Amino acid sequence: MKVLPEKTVERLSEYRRALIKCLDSGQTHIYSHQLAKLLNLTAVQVRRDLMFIGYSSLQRKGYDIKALVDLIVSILDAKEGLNIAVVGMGNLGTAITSYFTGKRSRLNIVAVFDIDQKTIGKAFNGIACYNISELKKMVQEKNIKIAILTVPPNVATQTANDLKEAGIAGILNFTTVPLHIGEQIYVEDYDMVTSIEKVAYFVKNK
Amino acid sequence: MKVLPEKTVERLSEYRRALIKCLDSGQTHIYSHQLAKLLNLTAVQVRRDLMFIGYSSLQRKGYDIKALVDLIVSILDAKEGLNIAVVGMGNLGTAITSYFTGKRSRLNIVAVFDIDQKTIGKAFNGIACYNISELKKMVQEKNIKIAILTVPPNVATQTANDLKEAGIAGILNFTTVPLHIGEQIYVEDYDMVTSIEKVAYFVKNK
DNA sequence: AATATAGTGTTATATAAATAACAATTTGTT
DNA sequence: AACAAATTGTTATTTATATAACACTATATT
Repeated sequence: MKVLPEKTVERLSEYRRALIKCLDSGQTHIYSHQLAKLLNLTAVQVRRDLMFIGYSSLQRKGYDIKALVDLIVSILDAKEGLNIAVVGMGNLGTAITSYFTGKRSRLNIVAVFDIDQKTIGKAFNGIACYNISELKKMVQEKNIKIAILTVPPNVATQTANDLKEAGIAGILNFTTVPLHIGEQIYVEDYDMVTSIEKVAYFVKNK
Repeated sequence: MKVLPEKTVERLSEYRRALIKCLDSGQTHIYSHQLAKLLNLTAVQVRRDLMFIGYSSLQRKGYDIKALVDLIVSILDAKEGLNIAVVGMGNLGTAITSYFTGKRSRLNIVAVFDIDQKTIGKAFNGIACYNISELKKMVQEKNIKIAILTVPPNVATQTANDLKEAGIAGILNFTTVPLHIGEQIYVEDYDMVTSIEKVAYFVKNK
């Protein structure tokens, strides 16, 4: 299968969680318009996304939820799972770590990093915090592929370079600093200042 | 001026912050390609965005940074500022609150809410935490227009309804729960599970 | 058995966003 | 003064995404 559109990937992630909820409540089949309603989408959108991933329903009985979830799993998740590190254990890093751990998933936070001696050595939801100077060593040792970057802005660029150096393949960047880091590393930025300013603008103008 | 494209609004927020940094370092003018480079964009993209907001440079001298910032301010910010509440003071709510306060801006967090008696009454970065049952009263009293929603998933829907009832105009939704809340309220969703799964997918497939 | 209904899968169209193309303008250079 | 270089503002094109249109199929209904 060729690479999916970004937006479809995003929705697949959402479909999966919605579908798992349905499964948990005993539902076995679902129509496109039902799934659409759960996520505030249209039925066409759902069907089109499922077309992209080549899933077919039993005509007129809706989609087999279990089978669909399995398919999404096979598309989104790496077979052996992917190891993740959180870099920068301030409030946000801590929040994210506690948010992710416990959720059964093939994405595992296996290490967290900080620069502060008071934080290093502590455990966050059972995950050890290492000195950021050990980044390269630990990334290799624990086969970490993705970093969630939650350091203060003034060290963001340097840390991103360290991550590149360490051989990371993807970064979820929560700092407000744009990273100039080349094409080899997949970077997804999330800027909450922008988000809130956007809400403010559209509240004002809609 | 008519309503701007979403993506342009997002970039305006980023332009502003980058430009303020330039100002702080004493720079007075900037070329489109310089600004583009700061944010990993192209010069054309920058010029097109500035076209949308009707800004003109002094030909061949680049943009007057101060004037441009003022223009962006006039577009993005409400004249009197907009008051914000954070609802749900777990790790994430706390992180966001400390992240936003102190930043001089016309977006002010003026109240935070929680349901836990141990949290209610505490101050977060100097902002009082109220019982969520006082939502409506406080929203009116403090003229709160926007809510940042960081409650646990099981109470997300109910809380969103309470916010609607209280007269909120916009929500930045950090819960993973889709809100079915009608058109009157502008909702911006951010789902970090989706974000990280997206990074994982593209790391695997690019 | 013929017809209607509800739902799907896919192609076609519309909208949004990014990129490219280029004329216009100012400054510098000969 | 003529020309080249750099940069802008805008229109045109391309690409990405969402929406609409519709033929197809299984089931239900008469």
